Parts: sequence; structure tokens; C-alpha cells
Amino acid sequence: MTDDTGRSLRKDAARNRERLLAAARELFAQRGLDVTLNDIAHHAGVGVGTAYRRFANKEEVIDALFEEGLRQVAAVADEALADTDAWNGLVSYLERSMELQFGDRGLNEIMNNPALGDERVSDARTRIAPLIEKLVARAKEQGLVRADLDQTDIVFAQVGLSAIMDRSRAVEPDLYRRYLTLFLDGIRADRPEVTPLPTPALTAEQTHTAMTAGRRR
Amino acid sequence: MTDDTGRSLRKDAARNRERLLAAARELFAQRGLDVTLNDIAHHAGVGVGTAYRRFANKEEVIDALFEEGLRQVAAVADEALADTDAWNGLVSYLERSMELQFGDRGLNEIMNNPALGDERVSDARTRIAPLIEKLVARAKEQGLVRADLDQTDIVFAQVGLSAIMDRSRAVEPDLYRRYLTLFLDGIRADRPEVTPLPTPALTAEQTHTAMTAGRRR
DNA sequence: ACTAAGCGGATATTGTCAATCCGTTTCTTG
DNA sequence: CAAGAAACGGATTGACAATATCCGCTTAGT
Repeated sequence: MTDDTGRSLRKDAARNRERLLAAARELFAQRGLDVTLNDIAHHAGVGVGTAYRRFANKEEVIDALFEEGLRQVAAVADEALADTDAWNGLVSYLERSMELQFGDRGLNEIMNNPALGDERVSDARTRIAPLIEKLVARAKEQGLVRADLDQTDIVFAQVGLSAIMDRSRAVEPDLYRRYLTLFLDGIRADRPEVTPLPTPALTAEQTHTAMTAGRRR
Repeated sequence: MTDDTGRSLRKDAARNRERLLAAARELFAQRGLDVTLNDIAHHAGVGVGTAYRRFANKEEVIDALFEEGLRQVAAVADEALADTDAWNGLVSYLERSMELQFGDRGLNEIMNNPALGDERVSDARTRIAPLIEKLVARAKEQGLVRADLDQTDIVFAQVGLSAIMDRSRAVEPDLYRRYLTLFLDGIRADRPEVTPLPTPALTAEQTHTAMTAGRRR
């Protein structure tokens, strides 16, 4: 194991580096990107000083982990393109990439809340956008989605869906699937029958809870 | 003009109180709820001290203005119910309430970002939820929307759409209408033809800009 | 067994806001 | 129009949160 400068690390140092990354992965996924490097250190069972000797700052930790998430999303898009049925491909990309973002608040935030990501987001776009473009183009050629659908619509759908996901996470984690289905019914070229919704709507009380359970700030 | 305790205010004090409210209205609408009471004071052309003499804290200013926004949304819902065509009513409620939220980031945040609102949100729910319920019930009875649509779906649609609105505001303010239309096409009971989309999709570059133009933090 | 590398965590630093205080100015009314 | 009450402005204080550093102690490795 080597550090950023390439020199090899002492055994305990290497172990701690891994522990820190594991803790960061877990905390980012669970609580989002604004956990403190101190939090991460303690969760990893090491002191803050150690964290700061391994990583110059939080950014560096995020960078180290972001690549992972990005690869996962790209992989999902690739698999989706491998499906010869363009509609299934599109649906599966949306479902699975939303699942990834769902399981990982940190990834979700990097993807959606720029300011934190900027060049990271650029990365994501240049790697993933072309795949989405193909996914959409195929589906359009085959006449499966409405002709006026654009590749960028997929991105904004994800923006909207993650907002819903964030809101309902605590009450009914799967709720976003319901709205994904509605979206899909909205972009199909023709829709003789409605697609059954995978998740029941929240009750009025549950909705109220979801809207009242604040997080941020 | 009287202050909170009912005693009458000196003329300049009354004037400043109005100025402060106007400035708050404007800044909340423009920049959201986390503007500082100092910001508001300066924008109103008065000192911070003055602001704090008129209002105990920011909460109080928000309260004074929230009622306004809430009334507007309720009015829109009422008008929507007055339309005998249940579909038009539903569409018009969504369009117009989104317009209100669009024009007013502060309202948007109160409606969507609890933590700040809590009991205010409760207020909103108890006043507006029943109206939405009727709107949806009518449309279902008339067989205009899919049978599995629920009143709470309207709320979550608004959550998703405001996220999109927030993201695209700087690049193409009207973009959310595009996704509203897709949503509407998704909830119609049957949809022989697709509804033309009111706003062109963003280009890839515009999308990138929108995703990269951070605000928060 | 010696030393460079690593460790922990108290502490300094920085930034952001809310809120107060007080010397000065402006109303009001007798 | 004089005088005191009311209001004003804005520098300043205080609270807090998060980042990052420093340094005396511990440990790996030869």
C-alpha cells in the first residue's frame, strides 16, 4: 500500500487508511456528504489526526470514493445497452441507477448537488451522458418512446425522483418507484393501458410525516 | 399601524416595518429563506437594529409572510375546483401552484423543506390537502385519471417538479413545465396521443451548466 | 534497542449568523 | 419650539460548527 506520494506505508498506517475509507463509504452512504472528517475518523476507530495525515481534506476522501460510484452507474448503463429490447434497457437503467443512488446518499448528493462536485460532475457527464444518449436514441428509433423525448429528460427525471426519494426515505423507501412508473407511462409512445404501480401511495398521514421530517440545517 | 403588542407605532417605525416586510418578501422570493435578517434590513434600507426591534427574529418575519403565500395556493385550488371540467381543474391547479412556487423561492422552501416550517407545513396541509383530495376524487370519478392515482401523488409530483425547477431556474426557468406535462401524460386514464411538450428539452451543454451551477453551502 | 513513522485528540482557526447595545437622530405633543 | 420618548444604525459580541494543526506519546521495523 502506498500513500499519495508513492512511498510505501507502514502496516498500521495502511490498515488505518483502509478503515478510514470503509468508514467514509459507510457514513457517506448513510448520512450524506456532510459528515465531518472527525466523524469518519471516530467511526473508523482512529483519531482525527490520523485521518488528516492520510488525506489532506474531506475532498480527497470523496474523490477516492467517487470513482467507485461512478463506475457502478456506468456499468448499469452498459448493461442496459446490452439488452436488445430498447424499452427494457431504458427502464432498467433508470431503475437500477436510482437504486444505486438510493442505497448511497453520498452518491446521490454528488450526482445532484453540484457545488460539491463540479469537476466530479463533469466526469460523470462525460462518461455517462453518451450512454444515456444511446439508450434514448435506440428507444426512439424503435418507436417505443415519444418522439419528443430527449436524452436530457432522463437526467431531469432522476433529479425529480431523487428529491422524492429523499423525502420519503424514512417513511417508505420504495415510494420513488411509484413515480418512476408514472414517468415511464408518460414517456411511452403509446399507452393503451396503464402500468400497474409497484408501490401503494402514502396515506395522508404518512405524507405529512414525510414532509415534516426535516433533515438539513 | 400597531406592533405585536397592540400599541400604535410612530410614523417612521410603521413605515420601516412595511419596508422590512417588502424587502423580506422580495428577498425570500428571490434567494430563499436563508437570507439573513441583516440582509433584509439592508435591502430595506434600514439598520439591523431596526429589524430586530420590529421582529423578534427571522421566524416572525417568515410567519408574517407565509400566510400570504398559503392563501394564494389555497385560492388557486379553489379556483381549480370551480372549473367543472375535473381534468382542467387538476391541470390548472398544478400549473398555477407551481407558478406560484416558481415565482417565490421562499414559498417553495416552506412548502418543501420542512425543518424550517413544521407547524407552518401542518397549516398548509390542513388547509390545502382537502382541496387536492376533492380535485383528485372528482377526476377519478369522471374516469379522467388512472384509477390508482392518489391525492398524495399530487404532492410528491410537486416535490419532484420543484427540484427540477430549482436546478434549471438559472438556465431555462420554464423547463419544469415540460416535466409537468410528462407527469400529466402519465396519470391520464388513457392517452391515445401524446400531449405536445410546452418547452424544448435543454441541450446537453445547458444541462451540464444547470447541474454544475451550485447554490447552497 | 533505537528511531522514524505513526498516532490521538485537545486546541487553534475560521466562518457564519443571530442578536444586543448604545450614542445619535427623529418624531410628537404640550 | 422645546424636551423627552421613541426609533435608528451598525459595530460588536457571542454561540456554534467545521476544518485543520500541533505535539507529547506509542509502535513498527531493522
